[in-house]
Order: sequence, then C-alpha cells, then structure tokens
Amino acid sequence: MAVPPRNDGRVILHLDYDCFYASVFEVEQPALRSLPLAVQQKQIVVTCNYEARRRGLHKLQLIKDAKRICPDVVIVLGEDLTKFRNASKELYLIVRSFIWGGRVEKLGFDELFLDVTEMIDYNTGVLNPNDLSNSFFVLDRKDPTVGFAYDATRYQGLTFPATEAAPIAQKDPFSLEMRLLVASHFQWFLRSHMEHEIGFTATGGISTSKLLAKLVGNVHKPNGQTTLLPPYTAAGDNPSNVTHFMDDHEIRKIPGIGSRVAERLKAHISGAESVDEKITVRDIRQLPGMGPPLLEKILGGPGSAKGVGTRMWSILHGVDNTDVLEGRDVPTQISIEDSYGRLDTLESVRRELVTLSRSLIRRIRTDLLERSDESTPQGRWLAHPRTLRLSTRPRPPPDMDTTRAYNFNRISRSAPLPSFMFSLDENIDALAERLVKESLLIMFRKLHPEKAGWNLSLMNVAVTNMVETAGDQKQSSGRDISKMFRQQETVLKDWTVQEPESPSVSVQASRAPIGGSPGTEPQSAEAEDGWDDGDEDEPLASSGVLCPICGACIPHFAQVAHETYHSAPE
DNA sequence: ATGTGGGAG
DNA sequence: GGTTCTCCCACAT
Repeated sequence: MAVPPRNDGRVILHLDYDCFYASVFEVEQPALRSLPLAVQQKQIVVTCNYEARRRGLHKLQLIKDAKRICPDVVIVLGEDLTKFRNASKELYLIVRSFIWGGRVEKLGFDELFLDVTEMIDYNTGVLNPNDLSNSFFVLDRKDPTVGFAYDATRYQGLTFPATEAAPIAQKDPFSLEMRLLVASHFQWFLRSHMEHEIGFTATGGISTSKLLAKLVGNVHKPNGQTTLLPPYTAAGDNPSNVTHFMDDHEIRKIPGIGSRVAERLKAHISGAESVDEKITVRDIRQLPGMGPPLLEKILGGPGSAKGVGTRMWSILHGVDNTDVLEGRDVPTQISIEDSYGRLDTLESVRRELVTLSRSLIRRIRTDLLERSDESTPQGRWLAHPRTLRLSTRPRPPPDMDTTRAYNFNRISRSAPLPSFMFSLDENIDALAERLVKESLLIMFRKLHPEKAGWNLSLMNVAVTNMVETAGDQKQSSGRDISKMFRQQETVLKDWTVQEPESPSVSVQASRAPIGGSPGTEPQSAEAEDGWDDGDEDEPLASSGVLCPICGACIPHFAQVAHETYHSAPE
C-alpha cells in the first residue's frame, strides 16, 4: 500500500507549558515551587506540579486520595479559569511577537503550534558553511543585529533517536537536517525566554508537521525539547525515522485517534478474542489488507467524518499536512459551566442559571469588547454572538452499570441571543436575571418538560455563532522585536511597590539570554546595538517584570496577586 | 439554524 | 469511561 506524500517543506514547533495551572500559581507565589502543589476542581486534582508527582500524585486524582498519599500537599482551588485564561493569552502574545507571519495556533490553554518556516529559511540562508559554530540567529528581519549567537554544528536539546552530542556531518544549509537543527536553537531560545523572563518552563517538539512536533515533544518531559531527526524517508534497507518513531506508539496516544476510534480499531484487530492488549501503530499498519479502504470500512458509517480511512492511513504513517492556523481575534464560542452533586429543583436551577449568566456576561464583555486604551472605559464590540445555547447532563439512574448502554450525554437547546445582552449601561446582575427569565428558563423547560424527576450533574450556558463587527484590522505580523524588549524595560522602571516600608530597589532590565539555556541563570548581556536605543515609551508591555522584593519574574496577570503574597502577614 | 458527537487539553 | 471546564470541528437534520 502506497504511503501518502508528506510535506517536509515546513518547520513546525510544538510548545507545551509544564503543568500549566500549577505553574500559574507558582509564578504568583514562588514559594510554592518547592512544595507539592495540587490544583483542585470539585473533588479532583486537575493538575499538580512535579514535586507533587514525585510524591505519587497525578492528574485527575481524587482529592481524598491525594491527601492520603501526600498529607502535606498544598491544595489550591482552580475552578475559576480566569487567571489561567489571562496567563495563556499573555504567553500566546509573547510567543507570537517572535514569529514571522504570526502563524501561532493555540491548542487549549497550554499548548502552541508555531510555523517557523519563514524564520528558518531566512536563517539557514545566512549561515556561513565555513564557520557554523559561530552562527547568529536573526530574530528581526528589519534589524539583523537583533538575535542570538549559537553553534550550528550541533542540535540544541535532545533528539529522537537519541544521539551522542557529536557534531553533525551535514552542512548543506537547505537540507532538512540543517533546517531542523537551526529550529532546535530557536526553540531553545524561546523556551529560555519563557522561563527566565516570564517564569514558565515548557516542553518542546521540533519536526515538519503538527502531528510529529507534538508527538516527539512528549519524549522528554518536563522542561525538555526533542527534535525528530532525519531521514524522514526510507532509503534502501533502513526505514525512515518517522516510521520508526510512529510504529511503537499505542494508537490511542496518536492525536486524532480518540477513544472511539481506538476502540473500533482494537475490536477489529483482536476479533472477539483478547480484550486488553496494547495495540500499536505498527499492529494496525501491518495488518493484512490494511489500507485506506479497510480503514474506511472499520471507521466509516453514519456520523463519521468523510475520508476517515485516508486520513487515518496518513496519520499512521506520520503524515499530517494540516496547516498551523493563525490565532483568531474572537473565539467561535464562549461557554460557562458548572457541575453539581444534586440539582433537582426548579428554584435551584434558576439560581444556578443566574450565577452562570453573570459569569457569561463578564466573559462576553472581556473577550468581545475591544478596549482600545485604558482611558476608554467602554469599547466597541468585536463580534456579536447570535445564538444562546443551554446544555445539561442528566445524571444517569444509579441502577445502570454494565453492558455498553450509552451514557455520558449532554443535551442542548438553542435560541437567538436577545440583543439586550449587548447593553453596556445595565448592570450585570440585572442582565443575568433578565436572560434567565426571558430565555434560559424557557429553554430549560424544553429540555426538561417534567417539572420534577430529573437530576442534573451539569449545566452549560454558551453563546455561539459570532458575527464579527466591522473594522477587521489586520494583525501586524512581523512585530518589532527590539521594541518589545524596550517595552519590558519601560515597565521595569515603572513598577513601584505600594508598601511604604519596602526598600526602594533599583531594578535592571534583564534581557533575553544570548546562548543561555533553560535551567541556567540568564546571562546579563551588555547592551547591543538595536536592542535598547529606545527613544519613546510604549504604554503597554506584554511581558513580565522583576519583583523588587524577591527578584522573581512576574507576568502582568500575576502582579497584583504577587504583591498580595508579599504583603500577606505570615 | 439547530442539535449531536467526537476530538483536543 | 468518568472525574473538570472548556473550545473546536464535522455531520445530520
């Protein structure tokens, strides 16, 4: 069976912030870094830092188990996602400011895909093949003095397959090997910047597609980075590294193969026989008669995506030609939900709907309202959602447990979103009451016509169907990097601490490390031309600042909490 | 346009 | 699978 063609013309990075929710708290309160820390939502640990993992905790663990296993675990509540959302957006903006063309795609709060093809093509083009160990990576096309020095005879970080740190043989700057090698240095620079300037460590993957970059990043976690080495195509007897890399993966670990697809593939391979075997990509790929048509037969059917067979066959060979999508200015939907131990009276439903509606309105305003400057209290709407949706999840009756009866349902009703939701004069409480009375309760009755007998485990209120309003301003793609560093400096000077008794500390701007590495101290470089010859003050910085009291790097979203942390009585 | 299902973190 | 709280896409109607 023919292997589908792969596009190796691009260079894609994947970034994954380590235990993101926990890191957000650690950045606010650096003392937490050395303690076992777990983030709680309802009765479970949604994530925990690595100190906690060392002591046996893990994601999605029951709180009571976590406390039993690690009695001195520090538990923080993470049900309100606001600070995670803010931190995520700041990090996204910072990363995007480095990427030519702005092709940075968010996946959830804590992952990014970067298409760095442009930057890499430029930077392989300026290599001097006779002096690769003294190379300079240009970050800003408009100012080629902005960048960092690196050694282009070695990969930065780790590789798959693992290699000695021997210098590479390849010196053709247009080879895939050189492109990935240069990209590995840029990835390292980015992670160093995130760690030392912002306070977040991240794990990275480097390859030619989103699929491979993400998968190969998983090889060294946390705070590592891995490049998937060429050759990417089989030559003579030896298979490509792509096939070698893909083949040992359990199918369920492959992005795009979820639980449903994995189940069906499993059922097919082992017939009605053994139930719990680990099925790898190789097992599927090498099955007699396997190919797009058979996969289509196994996975096709009503509701399944068209062309699944072909797409799966590609994925099994590590082929993924999907683009890195540019980030959007407005989300396609905004939703708020809560889960409940018991929710079985109309009055409690009404109360909860009002609470959810209040949060939703706040979110609509922060995400869809453009506040051009802080001087303008009210801005323009970036988009108007046209549809309101109420979803619930009825609690399954207690007597059902075995045999494949389907479960896990959400049901929903939609309706037009009333236009009063865009009024900025009325207060949020009044709007929420009105939304519940005039829309949500009616929709609820359609979902649950019986006036009793139901019991809900979850309610979700969402707005969708965004219609963007006018003035679609292009996002300037090639941001000026040197200006960004200047902005950081400006903020450093401006950040003063309110406490009267706190010593006045003169803070110095820290710079992006030159050839520095995550896990080492940033080198304080002397000023270089083009880095800080700023002549004006930009009002806004998108990066972190140094706390004058403890010296930690604190992103903007965390400044208030961090000051509170210092001023809290011990 | 509305509702469901599957994927992701 | 389900625990949490989202966001996105595709399909079917």
